[in-house]
Amino acid sequence: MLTKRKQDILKAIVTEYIGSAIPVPSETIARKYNLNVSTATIRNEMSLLEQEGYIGKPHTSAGSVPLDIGYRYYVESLLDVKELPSEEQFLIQHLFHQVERHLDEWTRLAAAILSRMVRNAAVVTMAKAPRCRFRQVELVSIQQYMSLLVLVLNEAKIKQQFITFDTPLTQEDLWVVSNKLNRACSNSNYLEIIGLQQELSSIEKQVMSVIASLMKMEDTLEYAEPYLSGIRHILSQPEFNGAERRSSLLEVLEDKSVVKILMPKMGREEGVKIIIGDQSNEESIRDCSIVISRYGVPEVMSGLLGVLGPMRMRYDYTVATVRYICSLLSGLVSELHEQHRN
Amino acid sequence: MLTKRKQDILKAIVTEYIGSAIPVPSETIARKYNLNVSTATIRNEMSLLEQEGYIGKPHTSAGSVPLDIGYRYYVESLLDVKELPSEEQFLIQHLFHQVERHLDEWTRLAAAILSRMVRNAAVVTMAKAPRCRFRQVELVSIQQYMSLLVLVLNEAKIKQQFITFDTPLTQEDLWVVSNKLNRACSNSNYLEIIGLQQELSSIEKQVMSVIASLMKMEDTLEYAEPYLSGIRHILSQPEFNGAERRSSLLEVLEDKSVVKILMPKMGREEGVKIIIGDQSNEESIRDCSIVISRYGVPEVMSGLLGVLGPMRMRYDYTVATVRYICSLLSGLVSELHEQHRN
DNA sequence: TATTAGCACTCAAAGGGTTAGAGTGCTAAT
DNA sequence: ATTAGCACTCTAACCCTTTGAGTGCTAATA
Repeated sequence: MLTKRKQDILKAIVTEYIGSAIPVPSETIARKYNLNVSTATIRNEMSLLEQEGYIGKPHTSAGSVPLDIGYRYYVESLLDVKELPSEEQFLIQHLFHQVERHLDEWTRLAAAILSRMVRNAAVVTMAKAPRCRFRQVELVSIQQYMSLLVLVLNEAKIKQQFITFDTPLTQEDLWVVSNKLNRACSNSNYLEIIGLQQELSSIEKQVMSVIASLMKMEDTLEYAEPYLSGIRHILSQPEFNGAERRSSLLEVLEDKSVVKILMPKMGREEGVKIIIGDQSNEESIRDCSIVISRYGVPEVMSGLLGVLGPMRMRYDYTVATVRYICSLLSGLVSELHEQHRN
Repeated sequence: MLTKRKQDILKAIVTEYIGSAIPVPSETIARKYNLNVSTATIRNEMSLLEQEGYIGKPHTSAGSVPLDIGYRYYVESLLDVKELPSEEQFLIQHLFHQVERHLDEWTRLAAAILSRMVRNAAVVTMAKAPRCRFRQVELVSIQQYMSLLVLVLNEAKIKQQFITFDTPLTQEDLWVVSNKLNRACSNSNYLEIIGLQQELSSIEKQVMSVIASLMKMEDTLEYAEPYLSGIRHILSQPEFNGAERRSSLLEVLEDKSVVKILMPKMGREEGVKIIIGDQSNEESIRDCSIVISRYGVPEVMSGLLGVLGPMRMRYDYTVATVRYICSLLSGLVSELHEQHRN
């Protein structure tokens, strides 16, 4: 536990460095933050903070920069997050009201808004139920022996797949099959569908097994398609001027494996989580931080919403924004969910 | 028209510069390309080429770099494109056989493969028919007054939309409606659907107008969702070390407006087109070139396939790769199309 | 014991001057 | 028309100096 004054100084250093990206001298702290002590005292405290590993210096005669531990202490103990200003809240709400009432659109929009607001990269995965339920199936005749299966799951999620049959089937035949299955499978999960005790033709069995396997696949996915936005912001940060830094970061970002890195870190807990620097155990985002939160209806339908930026990031504003968009999305998802169960 | 020797020298300069990114001195040309003339002669020719605007020099005592006009002459008259080596062809084919038989997957994969092979950014738009046709519709009851409309168009394209009704409708009611519409609209385009002379209930009319508007919207789109891949490659090129260059390029790339820039340039012609430098009239890709081609079945189902890279790009290999993947995709699309018409 | 003024010391960054050599451009010879 | 030869140019690299921001230490002070 740091003394009040050390905390103040650490906070000042982090705040200043986040704003300016240049090492913070004792003089600046004395001038801008009314600690009522001299620069010498501040320097003494700074050298202690340095010994304890909170801050560091690029070279002997330079100001201080926060280290991982310093940032961590800052976000855990020193950060006070205000609510997002209501004009911004309204602006965001307005944007959400302008798009289709659809998970897909919401997710995409959330990523776009989030990245633009916090001026960093944003990732949002589509909300997903841990166990999907059958809604309806449709079979579209393509050729005699082939048809397209369109499967509608709960929350308006749609899957498609081609099926090849052993016997020629007309569209009329297919309607009979889909009618029967629609009645039989209504609102079931994939286990219930597999376990279904019902008199079925071989065609019907085939279709049903395709349905079950699609649903199982959907359930198996840890997370749904992530949307990524705002790569340009993070790359324009001064810390990514080096070419190697940049390309290793881009590699992780572009194939969206950020999500793979993040997922294991995120349990099912609520609330905003902040991952700083090498806590992520991933070389390529060594000097990045992540502000991430789960949104949606717990245990029913949820996704991830996160920001990736340099450690030197406006945590207060970022957390406020993530928190707000998270609650907004949760509201929308829960509305959607309410509608979809009957 | 340039003399043979000037052509040889221009070609040598372009080839060398593409390979090394450093201005090409006369000595290198004399050494590596057997022109059987002295460096002095080459210098004379170079100064002529410079006067004519084909090449330029960063400063007086430096070697030469190709200018836009030089590149253009190179790709138009000097480029000999070999077919892609058959091992690479097989590799690509193999990759395509591993994914779902689906436009969406193919498009995504094409972008990924293309960008990886040519080590530059690749854009592929999903193939799209200029006029879509109705295949089948499905109505899924969500609530008493609301249902989800799932519309299947030709080539297995799926659209979805919520509809709110004035009267409460059960799933049974909806089945009746969709059955009727499926028979009525079968294989029609949106104009035919609008013009349909048939006794319809008000509910049916409402659903039908939603269908027609979805189809019209689909037709109106100039191009379908583009997939973009390989931003990392283009950004790791030395010409994008400057921060402003980078961010202006990223801005264009990230919101996929590259496609908006490209589309007007691409008519309906066949074959690979190369757009060099400011031919694109777009500041942010001033020193980029684009190798682009239309794929699919002309007039029936087509999309774009292109590479964006620095002007200093392996045009021969890039053109060969674009050409090959283009033909492969065209084959797949045409197969799909054959299957889907009955 | 905590604070502070004062000052020597350090070091990066900026500036200036020099040098090396890569490459051209010109001239005169072939 | 070609080429050898050479003077000229300009960058990149190196080194040296200067500057001043900022620290770290010491000794005085409260």
